Amino acid sequence: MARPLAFDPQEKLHQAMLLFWRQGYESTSVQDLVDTLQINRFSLYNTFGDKEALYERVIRHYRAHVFSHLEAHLQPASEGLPRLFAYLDAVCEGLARQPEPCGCLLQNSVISRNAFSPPLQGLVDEFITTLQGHVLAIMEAAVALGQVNTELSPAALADFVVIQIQGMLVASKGGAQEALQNSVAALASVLGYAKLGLSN
Amino acid sequence: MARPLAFDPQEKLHQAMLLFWRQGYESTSVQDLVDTLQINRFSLYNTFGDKEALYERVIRHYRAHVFSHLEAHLQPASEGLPRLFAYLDAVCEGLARQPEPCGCLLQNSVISRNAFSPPLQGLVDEFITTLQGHVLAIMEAAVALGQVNTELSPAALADFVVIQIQGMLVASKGGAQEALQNSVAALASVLGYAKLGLSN
DNA sequence: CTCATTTCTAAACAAGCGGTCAATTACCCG
DNA sequence: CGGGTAATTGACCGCTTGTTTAGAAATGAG
Repeated sequence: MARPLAFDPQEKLHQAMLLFWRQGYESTSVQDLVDTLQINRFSLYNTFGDKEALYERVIRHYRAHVFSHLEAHLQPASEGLPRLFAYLDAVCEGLARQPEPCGCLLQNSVISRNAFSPPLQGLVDEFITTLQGHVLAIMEAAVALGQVNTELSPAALADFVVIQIQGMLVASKGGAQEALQNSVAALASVLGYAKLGLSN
Repeated sequence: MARPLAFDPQEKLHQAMLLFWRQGYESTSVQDLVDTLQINRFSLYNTFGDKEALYERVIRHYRAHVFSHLEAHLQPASEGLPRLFAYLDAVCEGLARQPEPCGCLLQNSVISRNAFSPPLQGLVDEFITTLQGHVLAIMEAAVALGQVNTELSPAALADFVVIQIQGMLVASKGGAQEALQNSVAALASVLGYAKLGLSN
């Protein structure tokens, strides 16, 4: 064979994710990546392709990261509203876990998507679609189980909750963790769902 | 005196706002501005200063634009919940009015704020603070008037609504106007506020 | 040991960036 | 009708961007 890699690509990918997360796509130069990942310019291109290709891999890495976190918190929950608030708590916890408040890499990407090529743009938009799918399924169950007394359709309720989540994703960028908790608590209250534990 | 300006600075400022709104700060080059505003590069610098100074003026212009729109819709409304939903409707209408769905220039700026100098960053963050102030005042009135029956504090309710609004601001970038309407309708429903007209 | 294969290193590339300049042009006032 | 003043013009600056190249270095197989 030949000379082996002097670094772990997966580790470097993770570091790249953290950098993009903190700085955004456009504010992160290739030089930044070279400095932070501590690998040579050429090695970067050789293993990940160009900047946008790297970003696509970063996005996929992040997505897997986030969704595994969400699903881990979803496991023991039941259907409908309990499931919804397990989901929302997982979102809160995921946003609170990061060292610096950078919001959600994917939601941030949606907003600065002008810079991306159509395929990458599609990948980014896919995230919102998936989110909508999750929430819609949950709200349909909640309505079917009679857990929420409203004249609204499950679709409208799902839109409501998805927009709420998107709001949380961007608000967390300001580091307003308490506002996130309040927001979820308020949603629980107005939906008539009594959460155990932390109520103000 | 001397030679007069061959263009209207206010008009050019407005055009610059539209461009920044559509493309974002970092994705908009000075060349883009020169091409779109149809004024010379040097004239641009001469009248507005450098790119960031121009962006600051754009932000101020946008803010005045938006707040005058909001206040115009707030005029005939009363206090508390009616005022809240007049506010939310104004937000919806403002977002729907734009030819392309670009979201909110200020909220977009909050997310890509890494690129700004501290003073401009402060100006951008100020927007969220103002929003919080508006909503908090409204919710305090609503609670005081007994329009909302919940065990939550006005502050927590305000966090809830502000995050909802932030979600609307970013969701509108995807062009999901119907989702915005649904979201507001759902909020009205769960708050027990009966809106006249468009329900579902 | 030798060679084929692959990574690494550092330098360089063209293109675009934000920002500036001297020279020119157009205007208003006296 | 000049003359002073300020806007305009288009070329130009140094720098950074993303990307590529040719050569040196390091590995495992025969």
